[in-house]
Amino acid sequence: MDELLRPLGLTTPQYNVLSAIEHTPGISNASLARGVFVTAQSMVGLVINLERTGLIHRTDDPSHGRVKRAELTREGATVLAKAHVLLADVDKRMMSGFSQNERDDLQRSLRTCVRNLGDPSV
Amino acid sequence: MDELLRPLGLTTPQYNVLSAIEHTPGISNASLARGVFVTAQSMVGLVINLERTGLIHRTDDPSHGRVKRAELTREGATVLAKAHVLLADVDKRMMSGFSQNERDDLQRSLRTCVRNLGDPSV
DNA sequence: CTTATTTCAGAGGAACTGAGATCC
DNA sequence: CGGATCTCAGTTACTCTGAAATAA
Repeated sequence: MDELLRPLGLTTPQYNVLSAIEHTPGISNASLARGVFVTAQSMVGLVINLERTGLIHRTDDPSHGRVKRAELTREGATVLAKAHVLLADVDKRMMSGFSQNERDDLQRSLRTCVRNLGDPSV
Repeated sequence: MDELLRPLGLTTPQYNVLSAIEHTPGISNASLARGVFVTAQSMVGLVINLERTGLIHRTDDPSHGRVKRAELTREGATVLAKAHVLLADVDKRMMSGFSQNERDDLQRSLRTCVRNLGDPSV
């Protein structure tokens, strides 16, 4: 992922953050941090970099004085779309030769692994 | 892995390097770098930290003037053994509920994935 | 001469702990 | 007051590129 994303100027953690914002526009810094299992302080650094490069912007939440809502900029959405395509190509290569049944079995097994490790959200 | 290894004073990259040295005692810096897909310059930093904390030591290779042979110290082997145990516990938790057939299928599928991505060594 | 190995120097992104301010 | 959120300050480990010295 690092190798593929570098030409786009993205790191793997940045890709994960952008994907989380895409999934939940207006997400708070604290929620982003919990979602990728880092501290809120670490997330601040990531978010600052993404704001500086213009891929996201943040606005004050009108109903919660302290919360900042993160959203993708036009450019952020464009870059993220390119990243998705690059990574999908790798997925396709990685899964070549698998039957549909084998794909399903693998996905189900991995999902069970993640649940066993304590994440109920998958 | 980060969370589990931190109490031992190890990072995940450091664990990987120690494991590689355990697997191939006397391995060179360049080989270590290739094995975990980082540059030789990055590996220098890792090795310096592991030497500083006394987990590895390096000696000149008698037959190749420029090569440095890395080996675990007594303490390095002890710490690594503890790390293996901690990580094995996680593996056990992650795989709970899997039948032997399901384990075998999962391992075979993942091995195929890695080969598909270009690593012939698995 | 070419290639491989090691290493220094400089840079950047990412993670942590500690501490504090703000808001509900 | 308690709990959640955001952020600053400082530190550390990791990784990169560029450059260079040494050895096979």
